Formats: sequence, C-alpha cells, structure tokens
Amino acid sequence: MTALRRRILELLWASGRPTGAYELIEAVTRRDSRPVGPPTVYRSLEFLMAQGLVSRIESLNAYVPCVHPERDHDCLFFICSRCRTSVELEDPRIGGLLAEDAAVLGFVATRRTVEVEGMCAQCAEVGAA
Amino acid sequence: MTALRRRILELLWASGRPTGAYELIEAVTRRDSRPVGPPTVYRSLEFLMAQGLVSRIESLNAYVPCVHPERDHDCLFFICSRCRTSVELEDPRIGGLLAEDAAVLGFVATRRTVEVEGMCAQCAEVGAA
DNA sequence: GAACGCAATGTTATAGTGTTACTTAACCCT
DNA sequence: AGGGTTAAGTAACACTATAACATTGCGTTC
Repeated sequence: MTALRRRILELLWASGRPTGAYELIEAVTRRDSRPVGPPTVYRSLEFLMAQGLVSRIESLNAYVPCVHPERDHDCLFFICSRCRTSVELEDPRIGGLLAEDAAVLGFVATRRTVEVEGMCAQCAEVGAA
Repeated sequence: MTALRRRILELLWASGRPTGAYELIEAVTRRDSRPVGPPTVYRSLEFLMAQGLVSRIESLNAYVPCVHPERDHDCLFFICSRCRTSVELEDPRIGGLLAEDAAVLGFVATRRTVEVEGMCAQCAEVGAA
C-alpha cells in the first residue's frame, strides 16, 4: 500500500458515491498539487480492486470502496439514479444460484457483476425522478 | 421498426457475440455503403433495448440480441472471456431474491444487470485461457 | 558504494465509448 | 400545400481506458 493508493482509497471513501476515474485524477492532482495521469490512477484502481478494497460499478463506469475487504465478495449494488449513491449488499444466496446456473452450463465463473438500478428509499419518498 | 433498426438487429444476430456500437457503425456503413454516425446507431440501440429486443452487456460495453423478446427479462449473462461469446439465461429465482433485497432497503428497482464472467464449457474443456 | 533488478509511478499519445446540439428527411394529417 | 411528428444525418466534442515508453526510488549483491 503506497501513498498514492492510500490517497485514492481515501478519496473514494470521502466521496460517498461511485466516483469516476477522471474525477479521481482531478482530485489527486488538485489535492496534492501535482499532475497525475490516467494510467497512474487506473493502475492504482486495478491494485485496489485486486485487493478487494474497491469495486467497479460497470453500469456507471465508476468505482466504490468495498465495505467488507476481508470477505470474498459476492457483493451486489443498488444504485440510485436520482441521488447517485450506491449501497452494497452481500447476499450469498444469489452467488449460490449463479453458481448453480453456471454449473448447469458447465461454465467456470471468475467474476460476477450484479447491479440494480432504481431509486433509494429516501429519494423514492421525496418524489419521482 | 424501421429499415435501420432491422438492419442493426440483423447484424447483432449475425454476429453471434456481444458487439460494440462502433463495430455496428462500421458494419452498417460498409454494408449499406453510406456513412452512419454514432448517434444514429445509439438511437437505434436505445429503441431496440426499450423494446426488449436487445440487451446491453455493461461489463463489455457491448450489445446482444435478446433471446426472448416477449417475456419481461430478468436475464442474466454468462460471458466467456476466451471466445468472447455470451449465453443468456432466465432465472426468475434471482429476480425474486433481488426484489426481496430491494424491498428490505426500500429500494425501487427499475433495471437489473447480472453478468458472470468466466469460461464457457467448450473453452474450459480445451484448456486454460 | 557503484551496479543491478524490480516495482511503482510519470509522460505522451491514442484508442474506444458515448453525448450534445443542430439540421435534414420522410411521413402523416387535416 | 402547410404544419406537426418522428426518425435519421452531421459535426463536434466529452468521457473512459490503454499502449508504449521513460523515470524514479529502493533494496540487494558484489
């Protein structure tokens, strides 16, 4: 864990919502007042994802810190299209069903992406998008 | 359903694998020998997705024809990272669990993305990636 | 302590993906 | 014909990601 990687992880935690790579680039550049290029940040993100510290949200092309770095993550995301937040959940039953379906196909799974888009409770309460 | 939309759907069927928007742009341009811009193709894809005729695979930024246009699609995709094919499956149990989890959160879901990456049976049989 | 090896980062350029804004074409409808 | 609606064309641009190569820093070994 280097300074840059820690910095990026901190920024993700501080952001509180899925954050794009270029936002991170800008944030690091501004906060450390030194220019950081895309490859640098993408490499750090790759590292953090390999460690299970960060997940990528495919449907947003954005990144979030993982809430349970220790556990092997079957995580699923609920993404509010109104306030742009996301909530991570762990539901082993879904992993189980996917494994079952994969087995039927003879498919050897290496990665899962489960994302649900919609409105979070707070936004749904306030009103329609 | 217009000529262009049909053409794009045909190209997707013919392709046999998840196909990027720019591949489609090129294919339409070449086959009809007239230039087609990105917005044109993206609009058609949007239409086809709204009709449930096409799905987008988020983790590939690519598009596939949907195998069961009639039914409301809880579809999930198994994507082979070796031969680049994808298989669509319908497993209502997963939709059920996601709905259950969403209900716990008070989350109002509008769209689901469920994608599993790995190796298909054929590729797994042949050897490692 | 100079030379090397290695991992991380920096730099530049470019590839790939998607959108905005505006214009044009076709068609239907009285 | 005139006017409204929908689809498609066009040009420019914004966003996301990677390739290729140079540099830094640090620990090891001789």
